[in-house]
Amino acid sequence: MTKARRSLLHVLEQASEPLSVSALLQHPDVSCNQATVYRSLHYLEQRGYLDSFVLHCTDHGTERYYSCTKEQAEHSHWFHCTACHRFIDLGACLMKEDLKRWEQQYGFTVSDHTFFLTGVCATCKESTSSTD
Amino acid sequence: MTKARRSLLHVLEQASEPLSVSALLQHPDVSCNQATVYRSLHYLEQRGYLDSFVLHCTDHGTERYYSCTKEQAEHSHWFHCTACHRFIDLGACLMKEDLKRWEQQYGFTVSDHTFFLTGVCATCKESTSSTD
DNA sequence: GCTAATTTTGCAAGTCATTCGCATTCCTGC
DNA sequence: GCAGGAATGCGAATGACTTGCAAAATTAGC
Repeated sequence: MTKARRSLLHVLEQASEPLSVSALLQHPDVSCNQATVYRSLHYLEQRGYLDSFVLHCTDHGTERYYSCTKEQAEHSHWFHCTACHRFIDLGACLMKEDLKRWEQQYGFTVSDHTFFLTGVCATCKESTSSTD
Repeated sequence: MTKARRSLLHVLEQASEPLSVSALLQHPDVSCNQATVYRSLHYLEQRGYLDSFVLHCTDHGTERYYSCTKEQAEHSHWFHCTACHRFIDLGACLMKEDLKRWEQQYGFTVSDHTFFLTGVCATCKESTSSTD
């Protein structure tokens, strides 16, 4: 594990939400080149240390977001607030059964699934209604 | 409804699966400029005629895929085969209840959700196992 | 510890989807 | 037929991401 990879993994372990490459590049503990960030993230994801998904948001455009996989290779799904751009963890994925059902029904094998919500979080709803 | 928008809507109505901008540009019935395609798709999506999602696939990169919304504003979810790149319709979205539950639990308001599966379809699994 | 081989990194240029500015064309109402 | 606003085409720009290549770092062998 090289210095660049270790620093990225560490930052993502400490993070409470998925981070984009641009967020990682701005982080003080990440001091490597952007090409290295991309390469390291690929490396770490392939090794099962990280999870990622592509999210499009009007303000930030289309970006890939990375988060650490928890111990048991469990992954979370997320709600993304389009106002404050924070993520809310919806908890571990509960789709195992549904995926199995679909696999049986259609005969395909699911290697990956993407699921997330977007909208406005409770805090932003309040501040919008009071300041507008 | 202009000629460009009508042709795009028509092609997507006839399509059995979501189409990317590059697929639409290659379609014989779509004869307008790519900037017009992007602008028209935005227009049609905003008016509720279309649904879209961003999917990343190793072979085709990251692209936005568009499909027509059915009559009752029902939308489908899809399985994407990473071998033949076809989509399989998983049927109408059944997540209304789940979304409501999450909204109550976390206090946010969901304006959109993204869900799709990727993997290898039955046909591609067969042809792979027999020709490898 | 020292050198050769392998891997990783930085830099700069390239790719690809998507967007934007602007001039031209189309459409609608008069 | 004509004026005015909307839509389109064209080409350049943007931004996320990738790649080639040489330098730096890590590893292996002695």
